[in-house]
Amino acid sequence: MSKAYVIDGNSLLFRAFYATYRGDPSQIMRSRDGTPTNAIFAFGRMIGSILGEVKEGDLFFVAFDADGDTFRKEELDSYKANRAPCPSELIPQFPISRELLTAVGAFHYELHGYEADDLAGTVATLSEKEGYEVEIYTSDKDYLQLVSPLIHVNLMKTGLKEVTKVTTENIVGLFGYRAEQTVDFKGLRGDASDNLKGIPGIGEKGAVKLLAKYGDFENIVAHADEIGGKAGAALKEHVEEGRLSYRLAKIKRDVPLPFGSGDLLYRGYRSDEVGVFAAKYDLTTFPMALPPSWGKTAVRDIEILHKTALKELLSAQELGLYLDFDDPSYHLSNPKGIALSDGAKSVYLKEAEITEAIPLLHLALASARHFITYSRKEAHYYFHRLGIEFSAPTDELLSAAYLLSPDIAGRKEAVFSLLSLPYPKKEDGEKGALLAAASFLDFGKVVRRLKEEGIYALYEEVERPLSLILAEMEEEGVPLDEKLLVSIGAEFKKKRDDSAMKVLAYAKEPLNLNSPVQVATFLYEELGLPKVRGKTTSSDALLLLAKEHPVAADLLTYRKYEKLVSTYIDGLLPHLDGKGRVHTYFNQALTSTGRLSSSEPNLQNIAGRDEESSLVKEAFHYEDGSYFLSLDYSQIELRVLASIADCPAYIKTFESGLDVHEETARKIFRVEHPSHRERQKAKAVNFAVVYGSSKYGLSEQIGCSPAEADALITDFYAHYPEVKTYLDGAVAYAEKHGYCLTYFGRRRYLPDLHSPIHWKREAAHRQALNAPIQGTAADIIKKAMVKADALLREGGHKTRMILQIHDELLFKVPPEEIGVIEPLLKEAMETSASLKVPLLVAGGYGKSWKEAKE
DNA sequence: TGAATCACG
DNA sequence: ACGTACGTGATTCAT
Repeated sequence: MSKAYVIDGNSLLFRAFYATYRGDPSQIMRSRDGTPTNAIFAFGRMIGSILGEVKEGDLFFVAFDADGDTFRKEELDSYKANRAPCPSELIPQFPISRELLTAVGAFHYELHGYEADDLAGTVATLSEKEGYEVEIYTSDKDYLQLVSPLIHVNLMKTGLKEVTKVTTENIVGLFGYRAEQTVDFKGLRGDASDNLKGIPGIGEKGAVKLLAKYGDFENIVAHADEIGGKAGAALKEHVEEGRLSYRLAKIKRDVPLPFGSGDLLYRGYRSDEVGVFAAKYDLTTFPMALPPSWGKTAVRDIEILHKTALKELLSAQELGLYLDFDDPSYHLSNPKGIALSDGAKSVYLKEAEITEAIPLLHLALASARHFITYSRKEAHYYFHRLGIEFSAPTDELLSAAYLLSPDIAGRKEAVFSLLSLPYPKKEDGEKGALLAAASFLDFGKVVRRLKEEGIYALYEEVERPLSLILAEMEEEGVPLDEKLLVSIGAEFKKKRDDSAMKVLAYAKEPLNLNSPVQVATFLYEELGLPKVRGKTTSSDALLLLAKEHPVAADLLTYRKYEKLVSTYIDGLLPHLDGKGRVHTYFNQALTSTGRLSSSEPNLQNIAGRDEESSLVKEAFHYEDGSYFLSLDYSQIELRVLASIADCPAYIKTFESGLDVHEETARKIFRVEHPSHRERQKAKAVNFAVVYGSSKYGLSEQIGCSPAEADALITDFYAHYPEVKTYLDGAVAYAEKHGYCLTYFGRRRYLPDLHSPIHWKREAAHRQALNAPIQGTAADIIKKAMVKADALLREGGHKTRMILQIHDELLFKVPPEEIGVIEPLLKEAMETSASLKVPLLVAGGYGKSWKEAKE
């Protein structure tokens, strides 16, 4: 049976307002122009939650009170006269609530002279007559008079979390009277919020008692004599007031309406319209509160076929596959189950059933049929652990969503929301997972969006193949010599403890050197050292303080070894897999620029910049004689900048093979042979340009005056004017379109470019300058990884790609491939993209990661 | 949970 | 008047 959802808009909006209001108007949520949006925020969640229940063929109607007086006011001048005035922060949110409903395709209506309950009562009655099951949402108990076998009233207490569904079965148990006695109850009891007096002296308990005995209001009046006492007297004295309350409490069910049930049919919403609305009021999470707009199937309609039906699925051309993981750490944990669906038939394999299903799964996943899954990397890794080859052509939602909006930052909920797919909520259990799997078959829609936005090539040629490559890199792991690491750690610990002793010798009281607060007190209060930028104890501050007091140097030493020990010795050891390897997670859909990130453990920030720290990299070596090969791009970001800016002078520097920082120094300092210091400064200027930093940032970095820094930047642009033109254009583009682009079309949205908050706007400005550069470099190395993988695969080589560190690729090379493989991989990297400057890759072999970097 | 710090690109 | 770089992750302390 189809349902009609009838919503009391005013009631919801008031609830929404007070649920998010703590009595201080200055603290409420507002859009960037200051419009209060707290009620809208909560209202949107309520509406979204109700829409989650709506199926195809259901009606959806929201009733509002109209401005001006109603027929009730004409009858009783004091009607609602004692009501507190509407809070001024709520008033502007009324029209916005209508906008919201329009954006989500919900029919809403208000009519002069009537209240929301009359419209709701009329629509409920109409729908009931047409055979709909009616669900009313309100917090007003007056509506209980509408309850019937087909009409239910969902009474909300606070928000939507506490909803009581009132039906003919439970109404007496809950309230003590039947639905049709609601109005009689109001006649006796009155309603304080509407300023209806009822019969003074008769309270809730008394009214319920009388109704149980005499049935209705008039019959109670007729028996006033036998009731006696105060109540009987009050009944006689105030009968007309009671009758008035009765009349006014009665909801009209025959308001003339200019629309019919056909107009109320809910047809879903358009994501773009919702997006425009959300952007207009800075309600960024609102789209996520909505159910999928296209979904015709609801969780309750999903039928779970027995696992033997898996065979039937094998004939399908396309299968949606969802691994029901609770724990995102898929290296160690197993999914609760596997959901497979061909759109019509769906099978959920519980964890315990998976083992016996392996032969069939093997058949399914090794075949040429097409799969669509959430994360191919996750799936590939898991199936490999089960001994199942997962080589079928596979699309994945994660990287598609990431390309559409990198802001999803790998959050599952955000991925589903962005693609308007039903998020498999925990409470929906197996059915939720299956609905998700079934919804994956709508991937064509995602492809269309990718194509519309010009990022399909990145998906098809870069991110999709990369997910598989990353799975294999994670699985392969990186060798780490536990014994060696521990012995290196022992040395670090000695040095750490020595320096700790030295520091503490200067202190009167014992202190925790890991506590910046205690260290600051010690340095700035106890020792009275000159304060640097407030009371920071960061290493650059300590470096300055080294002139003042020997403790600064000892503290720096302590910090260095403490870092090495805690993060790279003790922090790394627990990640060993028992076979001498560590397996990182490469997060493919996390950064806002398109880079990868690495975690648990992070192998992209292994120490190594100085001799001592690089000992950690010595512990990364193979036991079987294989070598590390490290290949890294030289100055990739500056080359990207030169190329996308199409700057002849800059390009020429790279073509000539000169040192770019030295060349910049030559230009901005006008010397033939720049000093080391001048080269250092020029290097900082090059980076300042890439980071979009101001003269203040640069002056801090190189320790000069802002004026000098400004002169250096100006000089830089004088020599490379196209860079300036390009950067200005990039920001203008981002301001106009709301996003910036890499050379290959990867987007980054920057709504803060229009923020009224100055520092946010400035930060977004710098991001607009940097993201295309960092992002293009990320695109290039990703392309290189795809190319290198194909090369290794097709050539039947045993060399394996094991790590990516932004501009560096690390390989495991067996001895017999030494010498052969390096030029091939180097060439693959250098030709993975063709820019206006040549890409240069350098690197070498070593027995350990350390040696390969030397 | 957030801030401070520091490791990497 | 304003302004102190882009992108990450891990550890530790403190609330």
